[in-house]
Amino acid sequence: MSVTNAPSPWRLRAEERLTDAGYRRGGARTALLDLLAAQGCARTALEMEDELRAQQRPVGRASIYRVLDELEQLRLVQRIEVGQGIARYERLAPDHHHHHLACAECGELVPFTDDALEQAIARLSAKAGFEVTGHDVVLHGRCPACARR
Amino acid sequence: MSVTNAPSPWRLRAEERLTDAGYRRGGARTALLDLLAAQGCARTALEMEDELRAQQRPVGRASIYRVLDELEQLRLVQRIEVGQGIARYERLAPDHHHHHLACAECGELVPFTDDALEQAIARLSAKAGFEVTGHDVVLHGRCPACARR
DNA sequence: TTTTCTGCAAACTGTTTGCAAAGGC
DNA sequence: GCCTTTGCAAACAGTTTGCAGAAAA
Repeated sequence: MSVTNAPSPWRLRAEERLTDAGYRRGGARTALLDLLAAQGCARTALEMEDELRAQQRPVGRASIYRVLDELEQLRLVQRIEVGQGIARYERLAPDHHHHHLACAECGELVPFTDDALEQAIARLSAKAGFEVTGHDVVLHGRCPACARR
Repeated sequence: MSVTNAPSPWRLRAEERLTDAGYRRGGARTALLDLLAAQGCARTALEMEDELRAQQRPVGRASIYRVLDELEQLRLVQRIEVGQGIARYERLAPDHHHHHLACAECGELVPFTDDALEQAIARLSAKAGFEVTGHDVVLHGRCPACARR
């Protein structure tokens, strides 16, 4: 049985952009692209290392950081920080844009989207003196499970 | 000559809340409160250490982290992360609420406020399943100086 | 005089870097 | 065959922790 689904638009774009930028194909990079394409919400580099090892596709830690860094430069992934000083990464795609609710107690991360928010940010980005290339919003609080305790 | 201005409302509230929580007064805590009360925008713990040393009021690094942590618990300071994996802290007060534009190249941090943004977030916070206690927004990009290069 | 606060140094943890071997083109 | 990519181990940087002495109440 095959575990490979048809490559997602993000996955295809990633492959293309990497080639255009002069990168070669490598095992570590491919494994990470597969993981990122399938993953639902932002993960840490160390979580990815564990997942890849669990999938019998172990990738060196340094390679994970290096590849994530390249992908960030090429705007294929977004790096976010939700408060514990640990970087998290998720793919950057028009159909995947969202923000996060972060539980301060258990660390749970819940994605959400909101048009009014995006509009406010778009307006702001246009009038800011900066050349704005991205943004992120984090709502901090307690998830229902932790609030009940 | 005295360098001490009249204590700000934030400073007074901090003092009161610390006492209520059962904390004693100590040199390190006082020095940090003075610094935070005077500081314009979010700083890192290490920057604060340097500034305190420059002011001839050196404070141990561990104490800086410990005090900042207490102040965060008491909601007297807000901890933010703008992308380099380093925590920054600034006082939390109604008249000091703002968000940040962060330059990816030089690291410059520029504060801004926006009503439409706050309204969108307020609406979101109310309808989110979470008990939302705070939020932060970071616009990433390049500052005018770096964009010119 | 009791308890908290502080500073120092060591430990930790996530991230980065140097280098030699493996792998793509 | 040349040059990139990879993994390993060591180095790093920010943060946390243990502990003994100083300071507050």
